[in-house]
This record gives sequence, structure tokens and C-alpha cells, in this order.
Amino acid sequence: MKTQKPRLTIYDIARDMGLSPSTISKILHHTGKVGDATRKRVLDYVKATGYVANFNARILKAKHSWTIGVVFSDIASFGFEHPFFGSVLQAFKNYVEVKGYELVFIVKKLGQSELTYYEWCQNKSVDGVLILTGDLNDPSIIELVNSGIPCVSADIIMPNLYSAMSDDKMGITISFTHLLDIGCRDIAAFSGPTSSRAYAERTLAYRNLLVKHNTPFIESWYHDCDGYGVQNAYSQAITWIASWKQKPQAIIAFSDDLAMGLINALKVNKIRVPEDISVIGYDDIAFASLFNPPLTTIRQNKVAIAEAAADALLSLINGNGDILEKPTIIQRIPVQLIIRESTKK
Amino acid sequence: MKTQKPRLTIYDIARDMGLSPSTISKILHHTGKVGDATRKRVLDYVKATGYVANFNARILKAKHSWTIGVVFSDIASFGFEHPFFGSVLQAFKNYVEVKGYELVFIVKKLGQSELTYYEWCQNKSVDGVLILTGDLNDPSIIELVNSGIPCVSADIIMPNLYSAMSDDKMGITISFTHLLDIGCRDIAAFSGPTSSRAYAERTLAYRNLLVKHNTPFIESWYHDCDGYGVQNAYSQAITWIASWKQKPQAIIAFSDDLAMGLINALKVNKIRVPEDISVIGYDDIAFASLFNPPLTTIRQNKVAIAEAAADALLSLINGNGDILEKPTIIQRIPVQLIIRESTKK
DNA sequence: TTGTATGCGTTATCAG
DNA sequence: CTGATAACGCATACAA
Repeated sequence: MKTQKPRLTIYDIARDMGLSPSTISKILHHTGKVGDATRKRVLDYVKATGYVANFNARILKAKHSWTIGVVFSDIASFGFEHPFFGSVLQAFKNYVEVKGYELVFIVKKLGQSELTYYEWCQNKSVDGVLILTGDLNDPSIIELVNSGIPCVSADIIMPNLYSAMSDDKMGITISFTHLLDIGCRDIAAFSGPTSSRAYAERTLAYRNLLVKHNTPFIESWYHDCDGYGVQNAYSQAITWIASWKQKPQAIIAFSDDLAMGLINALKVNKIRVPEDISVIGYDDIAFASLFNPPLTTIRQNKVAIAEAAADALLSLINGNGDILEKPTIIQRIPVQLIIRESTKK
Repeated sequence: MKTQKPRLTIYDIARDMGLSPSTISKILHHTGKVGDATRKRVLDYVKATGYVANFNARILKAKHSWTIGVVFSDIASFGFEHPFFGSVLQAFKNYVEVKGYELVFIVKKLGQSELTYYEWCQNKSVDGVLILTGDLNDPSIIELVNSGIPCVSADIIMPNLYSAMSDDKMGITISFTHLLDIGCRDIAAFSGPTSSRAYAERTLAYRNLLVKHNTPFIESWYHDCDGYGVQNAYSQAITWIASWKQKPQAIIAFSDDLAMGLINALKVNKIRVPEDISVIGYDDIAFASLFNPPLTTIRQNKVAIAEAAADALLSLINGNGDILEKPTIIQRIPVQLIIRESTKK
């Protein structure tokens, strides 16, 4: 193991230039009054040597860290590969990095000690936190949201929590309308767990559309699955299909995963998509276009969601109040209908 | 914004207990000699108050950070969703977190300053780094690997770099053997960019198998694509197929993405899979089993790769040399053939 | 066995 | 406009 050459400190610079550390610090932070000549001299020297202030020392002193904590508890056990949250996280990361912030994952332990989220954030002096996925009933999350540390989410709704998320009502509405347009009247729905905010909202939107169009809600034409994943959707779809008294003309699946599991189950039952039943998905995951048939679906604007959340968080963090508007509590990002081949007149 | 109650410091504890800070510190770090009675008393108090040492202060003093840096430059622009690297990252994270380490992404900037990877790591006092994806020609990576900071990779081969990765030779060999077993003789190969280590090795293994079985290498039956992604594979496959003088009986695609793009191109050419040509993929991504036809493929053991890399890194970090063996430079993790429906006698 | 003093690299306050 | 000094919170020699 090579010995690492010790980094330059602010003292080294000061000594080399015949100045005091505090002068250097002031120049580096555009604070206080410093002569133009010395300022330029120091800046040149700093550039030449590539000096960068030690981060941990700065944090220790400055009480903030240019760091954003991320709560990402792996609820559906997709991990980073999660087609929605993985992308949102990536887009968020890209966006805040150019603003000079970096991401750290918040965990409930620090070395060997168990901490609450809030304690962890405080200990690390994170400037803000992004709550991506997590258990709404976890008191640790509630504590965090109400702790005064700026928080945003990209999925969760909670009192005092700023968030950006898809306009789910719009998504289901344009799905429904599309199906109506192509002549379907009996529209069923296949949902994920309604303990999830997104599925609950989509379910509600579906039911409201039914009443709006004077269509009765048929018990056996709505199902919400427990659990996640295509395999799971498939097996639940099998029994769901068996429970129908009559075939619907179309089904809105509340995610592409659900749509794929459902379509596979339909195939097994010799029901053709879209000839016998039109199916529409939600998300437009990467494989939606590769599925057989290619999925008609609702595309969520993951980048826009991430950037809206990031903007809200950043303005909360730098909350001067004068230039920046207070971000609205919940921002709804429009979605888009992608018509492919799983729906047809 | 609520005012945050200031955290307990080691001084507070010392004062409250009528002891000195250093005694507390010693007890917390199991170092030095402390009376059993005071030890217990302090430990109880610490537990009761939930005191946790400030991380940044510790790092500043201790020169290490219980933190592992991750180089994850988004080469194929898949981001976290990358079916291979996303999973490896997740598994690595899970594994090191229980050992008390956390992950940070290494970037080339700190606030506003541009840094090399090495400078960044030094500044942050990371204990080790995982190089997941990155440009091998980037001098910043080479500098990092040779800097003395413990490094491992899960894909890259470089002098002085410990790594864990799939046994690609084995993967191509069992693919080839499987195709032979089901009676295919003319076996073509469809590769990704050979600038990537994995594709280069798979290509080499393929060519070696050809000579081993006394089969000539046919120029037009091998192609390596530029770029990544199913769409890209599809369009390159279209022109590749057009270039054939004769149809092969089977094709080994060096990733599932490639296989899917290829099969779609085959379909367009009215070539049926597997009836006319058997196709085998590589990776066993989530969608492989849902594709039409479900893909026969090579499953990489991403968890084993991540854990082998993590073990190597951890033992490098805690390199006492006495208990722990020096980890071997390159560990090859076995792969597994998953037979589905894209290959058939 | 316990306590004191000092440094880790910054930044902020206050003099000069 | 610039410089000394005191924190920030912890850990470690060394003294007691």
C-alpha cells in the first residue's frame, strides 16, 4: 500500500502565500472583504495546486453537508432495478449533482448503533431528504418529515411533506377514454395493492369514471392483487378470470407488470389480446414495447417527477423566501398515453 | 422549520457522569483500560440517551469513514435500472451495510470543484472503492486503482485490481454445448461491443470453441454491435441477417438484450425461433422468461459476484494479513444454463 | 485506571 | 482590508 501524499490544507496555502488561513477561507467562500489583488493571487494559486477543502472538516464546522439523504426501503424488493423508482432516483441524482449536491442512502444504523432516520440525518448533517419508498406507518419516517429537515417525496403523500408525482387520475382517465374511443363499454380493472397510494388513487379514479359514465361497478370486474411482480400478477389473474360471470371488453391494468401477468393468464385461457379483450397497462416500462403484444400503456414522466421533487427540495433547503416561491405541497406531473397493440377496436 | 435539538456530545456525557471525555471515548471503542464499574455505568447511560458519536468529527480525526465509494459512470445509460449492474450494486449494498459500511457515489466534483476520483476519495476518506462501470481508459480510474486505496471491481480487469465476475468462458461453453446437444452444428454469435471486457471474453471463448470442435470461423456468422439496447441490437441484426450467405442453425447472443433485438429481427425476416434457428441469450434478465419465445439463457449469479467483491474489499480494508488470506486477484463466479423455449432440437 | 492536552482542517467572530 | 483566535466533536498520546 502506497503512502498517500497528504492533501494540502488551508494552512499550507496560507503559509505559502504569506497570508492567514482565514483570508484564504474568505476568498474561497466569497465572504467578507478581500482586496482584488490578493483575491486573484490566491485564486490562481488554488487553481494551480488543485486545492480542495476537506469535506468533513467543513461539515463539522458548517453544520451542513451539501448532501441529500435518500430513504429507499426496498418494499417491493426490486431494488435499484425498480422500473419506476430506479429511474426516478437516477434522474434525481443527475439533477442535484450538477447543483453540487450528492446523494447518500439513509439507513437505520451507523456502524453498530441503531438510529432513527432523523437521528441519522442529524448526525450526518444532511441538508435535505428524498423519501422515495418507505413504509408510511414507520414512525421513524413520520418523525423525520416533522423534524424540520427539508423533505420531499416522489410518491408518498403525508401531512407537511412536499411531493411530486404523476397525475394518476389523469392517467386512468385517458386510459378509460381511449378504451371508450375504440368502442369498449365493459371496462374492468386489475390493480396492485391499494395500500400503495398510487394503486389506491387509480382505483378511485376508475370507480369515479364508472359513475361518471353511468356504468355500474361490477364486483367481479375489479381485483386488487396482493404483492408485486409479474408472476404474482399472473397467478392472481388466473383465479380472477375464473371468477368472471361474463368477459369484459377491456381491462385497465394499473401497472405494466400487472398487464403482463394478466395477458399471460388471458392467453392460457385462450382469450386473445386485443381481439377478444383490450388491455392497457401503466408505466411504460422498457419492456412494454417488446411484450407480445406490445403494450398500450400510460407513460409516466419520471424525469419531470424527479426534477420537480429536486427543485422543491433545493428551494426548501435554500429557503430564502424572497426569490424562490414556496413550492406547492403536491405537484402532479402529467402522463401520456402510448398506443401500441394491446388495445384495438 | 423547527429548531433541531442539538445532539449530545461526548462532553455532555462526560460532564453528566463526572468523567472525562477520553474515558467515554475509550469505553466506546473498547480501547485502553477502564474499570468495569464505570464501563457499565457509562454504557448504560449511553444506551439510555441514545448517544451516537458525530460521524464527521470521527472521520476528521480517524482518517477513515466506514464508507465505500462507488464508481458508477453510466456508460450504457441504463442507470440504476441496468439489469446487471443495478442488481450487483443492490446486493453489494445489502452485504456491506450489515457490516457497518455505507455506500457513496464517487463523482468528479465536490461542490463546484472538479476533482479526480482519487482526490475525491482522499478528501472524503473513503475506506475502499467498488468500481462497477467506468471507462478503462480514464486516467482518473487508473490513478485511483494504483493509489493505495483498496479497490475492487465486479466487471473490470486491470493490473493491481481485485475483482469478482462471472465465468464468461464457462457461460459460452455451456451455451455452445447445449446447442451441440440439441443437434445444432452451425453456430453463429451476436456480440456487443468488444471494447467491453465481457463481450471480448465471450467472443474469445466462442472462437476457441469453434477451433476446439474443428469448425471454421465464418466471418458473416459473427457480428459485434456498436452500442447498447434492444432497439440498437434490432437494427444491427437486420443488416447482419441480410449479410448471411446461408442461415446458421443456432445463434449465441452475448446478452439477453441482444437476443431480443435479434429475435425481433429474425421474426421480421420470417425466420422462426426456435423452429428455424435456436437462439440463446446471456444474463437471464427479469424479462427473459416473459419474452416470446421465453429465452434460453445463461444466468449470472449477481449476488455471489457482489458478495465476493465485497468480501475481497473488506479484507483488503481490514488487511491485518494474519487471519485473512489475501484475496485472489480475479475470482470467477460460476454461471448457470436456464433452458426455456428459444432453443429446440 | 482515569484525566489533560492537543490536533484533525475548517469557518466565523472579532480585533487590528 | 487582513489576521489572530476560538470553536466544531472526537480520539489519542501522555501525564497523573
